Amino acid sequence: MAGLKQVQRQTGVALWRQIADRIREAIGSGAYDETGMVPPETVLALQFGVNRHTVRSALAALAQEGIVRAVQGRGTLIERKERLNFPITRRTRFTAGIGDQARETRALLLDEVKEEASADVARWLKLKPGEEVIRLETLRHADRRPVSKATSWFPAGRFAGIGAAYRKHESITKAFAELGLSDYVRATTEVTAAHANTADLADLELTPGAILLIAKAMNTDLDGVPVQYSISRFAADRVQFTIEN
Amino acid sequence: MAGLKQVQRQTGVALWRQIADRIREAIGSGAYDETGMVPPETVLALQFGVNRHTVRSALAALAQEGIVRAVQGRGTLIERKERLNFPITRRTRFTAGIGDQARETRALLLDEVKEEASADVARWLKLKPGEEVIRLETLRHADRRPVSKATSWFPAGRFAGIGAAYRKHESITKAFAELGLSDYVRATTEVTAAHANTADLADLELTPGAILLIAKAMNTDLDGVPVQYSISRFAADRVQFTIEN
DNA sequence: CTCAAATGTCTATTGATATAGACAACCATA
DNA sequence: TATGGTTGTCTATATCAATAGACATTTGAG
Repeated sequence: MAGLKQVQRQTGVALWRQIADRIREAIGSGAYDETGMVPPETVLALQFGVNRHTVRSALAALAQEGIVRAVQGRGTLIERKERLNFPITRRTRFTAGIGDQARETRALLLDEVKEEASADVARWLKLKPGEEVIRLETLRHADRRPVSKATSWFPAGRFAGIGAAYRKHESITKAFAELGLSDYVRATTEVTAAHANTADLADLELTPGAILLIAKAMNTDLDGVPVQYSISRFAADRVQFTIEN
Repeated sequence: MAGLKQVQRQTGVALWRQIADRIREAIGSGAYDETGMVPPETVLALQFGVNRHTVRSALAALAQEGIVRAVQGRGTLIERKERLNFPITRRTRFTAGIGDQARETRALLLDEVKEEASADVARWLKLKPGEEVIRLETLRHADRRPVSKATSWFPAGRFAGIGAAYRKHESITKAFAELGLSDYVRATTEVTAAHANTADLADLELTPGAILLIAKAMNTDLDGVPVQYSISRFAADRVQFTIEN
């Protein structure tokens, strides 16, 4: 019973995609660690109760993601199965949190815009709607794989030049330091999940139907004054959050 | 630009399902609060760049979920739009956390089993693998809608009878109290996201392709001794987590 | 009452998804 | 080198998903 994986028809989600999701999960949970390979296509087809061609569509999608690699005559090898851990604490920092789990981390600044605070942004940063804020669009990689895409807002008066500082240091913590803020704390984090939209799919190198973990976070200085509000979108199959209380 | 919602073809996820997901999100974020109605089908079709029939399939799915109700001649009314907030803190409790946002909460005990701790369970509860634990399968409702399904493990020696106590009080906190544990704290929470499997779909009354927020949590007594390890699966479109540091 | 706006229903057609079967190509091993 | 097991490719067919158009039905407002 444990090995029986069910898929459903006429649900608006193609069978090959459902099967790809289940195999991806099984790989992540170490189900095939003994062999380092996915079971043969004919076996999977039998397990899922579908045609072999349908399984092949699923495996093709996983190969496209770089998770497996099919070798004619041998089988389908597992290439990757990691899931990064992202701790969320009062002292949450992206680079330090991910850094020890990846050989190389990168942080790219995609865009920097000065704009007026929307109602939502104003509420989080405790500003008046319409006050000026700086918005940064950033993309973070670990070992050359995109991990998260984030939109961050900062009070414009206090943090002029944060875009340049971020581009230079590839770190919010160091950018803050250059602008005279030596320490800050994570005040609030809201976590939700949703399907990825087209822009996120492209930037995070995901396939449609992929899931995102979404974290809305607010950082303050040591006096409790908001310094950053951000919405980060993580590829759900590459990360998990850990909350230590 | 803000009103432009994108959908993709040939991705294994039907357009009507992608559109249903986006409309559900828009409803949840209050986008249609002014009118209490979804825009007309022809308008939605134009916005998403699809045929009106495709939009109708999406709305039919949402109607099936009880989120909207179409009325001929008038429009499509929004029936429900809540997203419960679930705070995760050192003092996280399900009933108290959700209680003030719902008129009625229920907690059902689906199953109670005494078993030997697996490696994973033993590690979290700081037991030796093979020591006896009690496993509870529980289902939680808010206002008659299923919110989460959880599997919990407790050290068997210390908490014999917790199943009966939980069934009586419909609360872990009260069940603990009856067994002599007056207070406990949330030590660790790990959050991930994944697609729902068939069993979860049925119990949580979801449609295939739905997303789950998954929280692995460990509670300890005031001396730091683990008292509960649980894996909770939440319907992602019905809840969000808030982490206050 | 009349009309505009909205949802409901029907038919027809095209492309994507899934099944079915057959066979080729390749690999490891006996 | 022969063989069994595996992935790769091709053809054919049935069903689902999506488009297109037309018209009916219901509602609310003028």
